[in-house]
Amino acid sequence: MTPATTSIPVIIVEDHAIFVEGLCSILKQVEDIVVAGTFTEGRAALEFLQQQPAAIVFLDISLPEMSGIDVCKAIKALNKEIKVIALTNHTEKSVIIDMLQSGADGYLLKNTSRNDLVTAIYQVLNDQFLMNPELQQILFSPGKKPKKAPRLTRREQEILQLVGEGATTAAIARQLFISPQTVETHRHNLMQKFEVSNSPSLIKKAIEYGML
Amino acid sequence: MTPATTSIPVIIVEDHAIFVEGLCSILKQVEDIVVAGTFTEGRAALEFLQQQPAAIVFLDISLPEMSGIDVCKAIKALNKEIKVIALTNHTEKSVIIDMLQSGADGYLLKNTSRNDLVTAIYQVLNDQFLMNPELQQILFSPGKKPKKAPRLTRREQEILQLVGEGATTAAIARQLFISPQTVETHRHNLMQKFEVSNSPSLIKKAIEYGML
DNA sequence: CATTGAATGGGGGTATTCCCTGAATTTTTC
DNA sequence: GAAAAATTCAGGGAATACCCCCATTCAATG
Repeated sequence: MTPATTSIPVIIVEDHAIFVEGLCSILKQVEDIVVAGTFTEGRAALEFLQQQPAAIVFLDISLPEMSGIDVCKAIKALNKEIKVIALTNHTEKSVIIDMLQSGADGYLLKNTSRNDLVTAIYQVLNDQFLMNPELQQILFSPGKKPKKAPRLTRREQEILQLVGEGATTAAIARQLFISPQTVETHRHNLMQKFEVSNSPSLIKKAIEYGML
Repeated sequence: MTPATTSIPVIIVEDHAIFVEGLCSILKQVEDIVVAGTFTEGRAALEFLQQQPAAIVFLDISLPEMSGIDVCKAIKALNKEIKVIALTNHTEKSVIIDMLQSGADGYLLKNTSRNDLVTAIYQVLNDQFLMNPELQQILFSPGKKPKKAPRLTRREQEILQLVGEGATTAAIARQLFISPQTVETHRHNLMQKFEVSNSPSLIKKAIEYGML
């Protein structure tokens, strides 16, 4: 909407060389856009931004060392004016929410088309939030009750782990130097939290939630 | 467009537009290489190859409709001379093995550097097989005996499934119209086959083997 | 046709889990 | 410093799983 003649500095934080190449190649074809820098990890990008601000940051989430979510937080702490667009393959609801809560101005999947990508740039520059339609589906899915994984205490995680390894209550008690009754209490609480009524299904659910 | 006799025709099968762009951009900078076509799914690529062969196919595995593994098989069935390089993010041993058994001449991860990518091309053209070092680690992981999954009978699979769903022996017996003793026999045999001594670890192992 | 594997079933006994109610102590959090 | 959460422990009883032994039937396989 706002055809500015001034160039818009963009930086890319992404550790896949080929993907960076593609992104640059597309951005270079866009008027007003200039790629001011590319970085393979967050720390370097943050240092760069402290020297000279950019208008937009394209940010991957899976990065070596520092997570893209933390990088986003750091960027926003540095300068709220810098627009951050997450560009990643993560489609898990929790990841998306984490990213948006960290202040991201957009969330695109890596399979976004060239056109959508370019449109996205102008949208965020107009203070509009953007996201792939598929993601909105995931995020605001109606009937789907993802039933978030229960939050476990440290002790419960230990016991869960040991149950999964086939240890009996008595064996767990010996190993952790606590009474069998205590172990039973934890097992009982675990089953309640996972809404199951025996150990086999407890283990199954725990694995489904990626907790084993 | 008739390519020069020295030029090496390459095609790309990949559904991520940005990544395709990057790949093209890099390949264009390589002498002798010409990108003869890019496709977002396997079927179209196969049709193209029936018209005019390419020297190298860069092939993603996660594709709409047809899996990259099947595409690879089809390409090799069409013309064994066409070199196929898998270019993907999959690091699961099973996927890698599937791909190589399907005749792939190389397996690269998407985070491969530009240099490695270019070197790879000449390597496969010299009939050398190539793969990221990290992948060799995964594939020939140290001493780990994969311990093949036990072969289960139909009935055992049913009972395993039900145990995973939290059903008790009595409940399973009622559901399958057999005696509880029979169910116990099957459970016992299952535990023996999986080399475990109780149901929680039975479920865990079964899931590890992808049988639940 | 003999052998093997699969599925079925039994008896008896022990081990373990599961359920309920209740409570003391410590750690974390606000 | 009070409130909430986490960790610890107890007794007793019912349900379930686990472990031996064993046997019959049926279908496929050689």
